[in-house]
Amino acid sequence: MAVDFEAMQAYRTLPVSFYRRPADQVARDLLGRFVVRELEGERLVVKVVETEAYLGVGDRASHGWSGRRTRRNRTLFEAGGVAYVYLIYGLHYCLNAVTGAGADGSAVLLRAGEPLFGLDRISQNRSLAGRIRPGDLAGGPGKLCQALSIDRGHDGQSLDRGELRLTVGEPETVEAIAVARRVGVDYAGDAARWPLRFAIRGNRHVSRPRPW
DNA sequence: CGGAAGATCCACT
DNA sequence: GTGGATCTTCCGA
Repeated sequence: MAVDFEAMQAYRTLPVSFYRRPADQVARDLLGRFVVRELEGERLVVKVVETEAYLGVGDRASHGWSGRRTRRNRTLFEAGGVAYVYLIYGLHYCLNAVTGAGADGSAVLLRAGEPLFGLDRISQNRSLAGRIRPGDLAGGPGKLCQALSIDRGHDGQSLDRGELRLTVGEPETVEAIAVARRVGVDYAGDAARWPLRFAIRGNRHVSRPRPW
């Protein structure tokens, strides 16, 4: 089989400089990129179709709000380019890409993905069999982590190498991006209304409520 | 040391 | 649309 140069381009790893910018910019730019997970010799790939920016110290919805550092969120304050993974509701893991130059507590939550490769394994990880509807596999932050077998062990790992990477993929054009307020942060006052949720307009794997 | 909350998901009506 | 699951983490006393 001939070398697939087009695919190789799509699988080029994003450099850490990509993340060392404001979280809202990174959140937009992550749409269409690929999450590549090497799991026991198997390669699982999903396309990022939904993200949310969390601005850190000045953002009441952010785990980094007011600069509070704890054992759980300490990687949030590292320089951009590492994973921040936390457990929510005692049940579900959420994957973030830490952003900024460091110490500002900002990050981008990966809310949903469209599975491209490794469907069998992903379905297995999700404990689903047959009759799968769009969004069932990775259409939500908890589902995405379960689909790719991501847990707290990935917290702090670099995203430009290793078993969990983000690659160039197929970047979205600006006009295809839907913007909305973030999900599940009603407690955050004004910050709850900030337009920091981004999704690929019309993509069937985007979680509810739909931002378009 | 106790209490409460949480960047969610699923089943059920 | 609603409620329950489930448990780590954090904070205040």
